[in-house]
Amino acid sequence: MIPKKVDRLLLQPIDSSFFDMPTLELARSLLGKLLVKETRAGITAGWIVETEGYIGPADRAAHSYGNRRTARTDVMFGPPGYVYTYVMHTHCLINVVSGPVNHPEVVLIRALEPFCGIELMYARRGTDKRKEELTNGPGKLTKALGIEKADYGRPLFARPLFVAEGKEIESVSVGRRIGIENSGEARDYPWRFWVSGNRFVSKTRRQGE
DNA sequence: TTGATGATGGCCT
DNA sequence: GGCCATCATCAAG
Repeated sequence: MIPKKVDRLLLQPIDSSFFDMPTLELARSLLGKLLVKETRAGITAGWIVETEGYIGPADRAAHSYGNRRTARTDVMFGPPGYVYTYVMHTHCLINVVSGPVNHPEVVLIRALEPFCGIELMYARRGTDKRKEELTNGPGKLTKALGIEKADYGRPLFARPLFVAEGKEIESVSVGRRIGIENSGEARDYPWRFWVSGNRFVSKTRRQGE
């Protein structure tokens, strides 16, 4: 039963130690957790239903491939549990930094199931379509939650942008990652995870389900 | 400075 | 399925 009003105190940031696990394990563990963003406009949150692991330096699809350290990838080389945002075309994508210091690995959050602040999500997305359209893609969910490139480097275990406990997942599906066709052998790595049968998983290519 | 390149999304046929 | 808007990023010149 979803409460009509979500008490801010109901949503507590997870402990920073949560992020201290291998990247693919974290990608699975994030499924069912809540991603929360608090702004002056209000609170928006959704259950994470789709993730992908990017494991530099050996992963050709990762921005940190070959240990490439630039202004953009810098946060990946720090401790886990911090935000890696970057702009793809006109859209902002959010990743969770994982792995120990100097291991530039991340988990990309690709889709959410809206939990609260749904009216605000509709307003930010500028659409009146079905609820699935709000957050069923990495660029869509950031817009719905008001996540921006400026969130780069923020901890995900403290307000205003954080992970919180959610609900148990019955079954996880595994498959190839999306949109990395030019990444050689890495394009076939089964490093995409999603909640089996969930309606909010991004539509592009559902193989393996 | 400049040009090439996308971990996308929305609209079109 | 195809097309492409639009811009941060990065490496080369």
